[in-house]
Amino acid sequence: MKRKITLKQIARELEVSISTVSKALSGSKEISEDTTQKIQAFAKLYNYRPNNIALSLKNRKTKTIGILIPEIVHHFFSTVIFGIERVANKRGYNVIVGLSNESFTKEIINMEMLANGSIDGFILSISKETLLKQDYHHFHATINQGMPIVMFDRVVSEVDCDKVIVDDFNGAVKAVNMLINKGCENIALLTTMDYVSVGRLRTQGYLEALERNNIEPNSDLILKINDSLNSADHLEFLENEINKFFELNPNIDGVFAVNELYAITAMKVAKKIGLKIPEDIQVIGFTDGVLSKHATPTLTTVSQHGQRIGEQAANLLIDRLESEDVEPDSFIVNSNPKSDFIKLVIETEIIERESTK
Amino acid sequence: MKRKITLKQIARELEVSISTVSKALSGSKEISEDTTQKIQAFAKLYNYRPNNIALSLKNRKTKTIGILIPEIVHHFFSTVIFGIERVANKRGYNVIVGLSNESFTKEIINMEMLANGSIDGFILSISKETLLKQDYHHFHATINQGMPIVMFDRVVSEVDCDKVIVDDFNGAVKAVNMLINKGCENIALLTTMDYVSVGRLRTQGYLEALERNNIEPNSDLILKINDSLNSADHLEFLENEINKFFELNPNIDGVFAVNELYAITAMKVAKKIGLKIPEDIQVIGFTDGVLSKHATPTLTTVSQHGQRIGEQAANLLIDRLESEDVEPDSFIVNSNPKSDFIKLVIETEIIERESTK
DNA sequence: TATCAACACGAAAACGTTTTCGTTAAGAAT
DNA sequence: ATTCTTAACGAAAACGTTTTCGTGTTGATA
Repeated sequence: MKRKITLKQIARELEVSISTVSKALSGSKEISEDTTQKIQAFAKLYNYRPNNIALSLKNRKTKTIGILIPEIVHHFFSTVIFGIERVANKRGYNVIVGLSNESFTKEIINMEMLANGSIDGFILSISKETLLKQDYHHFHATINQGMPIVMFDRVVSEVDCDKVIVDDFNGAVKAVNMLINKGCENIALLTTMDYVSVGRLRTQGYLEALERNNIEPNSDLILKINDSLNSADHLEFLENEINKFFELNPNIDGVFAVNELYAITAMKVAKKIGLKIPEDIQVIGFTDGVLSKHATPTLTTVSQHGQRIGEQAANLLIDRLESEDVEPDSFIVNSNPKSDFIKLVIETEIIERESTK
Repeated sequence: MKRKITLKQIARELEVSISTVSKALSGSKEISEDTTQKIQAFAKLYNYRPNNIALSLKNRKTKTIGILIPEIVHHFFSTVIFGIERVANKRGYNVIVGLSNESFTKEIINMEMLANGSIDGFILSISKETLLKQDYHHFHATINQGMPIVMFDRVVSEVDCDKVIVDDFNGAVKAVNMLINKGCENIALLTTMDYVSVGRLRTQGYLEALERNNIEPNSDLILKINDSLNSADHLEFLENEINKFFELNPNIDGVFAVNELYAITAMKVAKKIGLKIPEDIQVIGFTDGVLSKHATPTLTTVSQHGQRIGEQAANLLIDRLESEDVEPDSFIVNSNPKSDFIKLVIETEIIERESTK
């Protein structure tokens, strides 16, 4: 039950000063070979490791980055975290995660907890409630305090910071295009209420693809689903909605869904009412998660490359953190005050499986 | 771009001492009402928040707990993290996560990074490689340094610490019992190589249930699958294995799988070779994840309550952390040196869905 | 008028580092 | 014999807190 050993204890034990110990351990040539060897041996014996907290306080940087996401029990966010952790670890950083649970208040509380010295910068995706309220003062506040933020996936133009986003628009265009090329003539869109930007963009992509192919969009074929209730009975509600939708529009021969769950559920409903996939109806979903790979039939999806998003976001943040070290030296004060920020667009990729011909 | 304000700055600005500011902000009655008001107003105006790192250094505790898990892109672990984060947050703690990726070395590296002052205690699940090597020195080392560990799910009797485990054995017994009660006479077991304790326990539960019902176990009906390759082609391999297995044993009318993926794949293969679920063959899987809820037919599963596991683990750890504060005062030195540790067993629950009658 | 308590505040240590700037002694140079 | 390097080390500040222990002033008491 021995506590971790400190420089002071080594110093006392070896009857030298703390400074000597510190220098010896870092291999400074200010210290004679004899004492250096003695100190290093002693330190190794007692498995000395510098205390991170003390280092953080001294260096005014913690070498850890804060992740703030709406939920963690979610395949996409898990993969993003995985990507972040990968490069963070490789570059000597730790990650500390906070969950907003889609709540505005929890988002703020979490940011305040972490912003008080615990981390060097944020990687985050905005909660739904915040997007609804359109209140971004907490982001501005932390940025103003000199703490960089990188946003991913759910971003917002009102905040000036680095961003990594999925090319939702073109992803949707590609998907719907594929359905058209595979012979679909009446393509339905399963989407959400569009206060979340990604949903809106995917909807726009759907419309754009139709227009490029000179197909008149038919509002009957667009089903906007209220996703505010995220509970267990949501699933039943969803099935009913889609069921009604399919019965009202028997001519549908293609479905583009803005997320995996909607796509899977559409397939389930379609099978239930006797439609064959992909013969009678083809389905493509956004987001390539576990469900898509294991559904029957397996689902053709638009992959967002969550891991790559995480990796890029982490690189962006760390690059900025480590360039800041030099900034005070530089003469360029506020050159390009805004356009300085990078917006990375990660291309989507269509993964063809059995739900399309 | 103003940095966060500190006590020192407030003190200088208001021409008082740092101690006065500190006391005023904590509402000490040592300070006159006048100055207290003035200082608090100023602090509020500049949005003063004490620096967490400095507090950590002073108090020798960080109020953050380290989570170390084999992988994060995994429904079960996500739910556990969710549970941990929930109670951690409620009790004023942050969580910092490390991933071992099932690697012994990464597990050690991560532990060393975090153990040097960054966290107050660990919640972890052991990596497969560590379980294979049976080398637990790093756990012993951190515990010896006075840092408590709570293990969950993948635990090991060689390490003395608090543990939270799933009742794998009884969960399996319950599942197989249910299959028997629902009329299955030839129940197959789909399991892994058994160096991971949970797999072994589930296998034992399967055997126990058979014995209790006076059914002679048939080794032909047990398929041990090599899960060392976790890559993309693993899925195809899995399907082939199960396919061969089913063709060799056409009498199988029930399947108990030790994880969700095996169960889902078994259903897929069964359907492919023309078996009706649950009429011809009933299936139960361990682990209640997303796949189970959305498969067709939906899968009856043994739920492990990942969230509850996380919550209990977090409570256990925090309880221990906060009781340690008092320990030095207590006269009971090393009373019950070993049996002091708690082993919580979380009961499983069978969630009946369409894959059983 | 000398003593005393109460009040209001400041100085300093401590947490564990790193780093700058002395300081001492020995030997070389003048 | 005096000055000057150089080698080898120590003292102290700094990061931002909290807390213990003074200390000076005031008004009341003896």
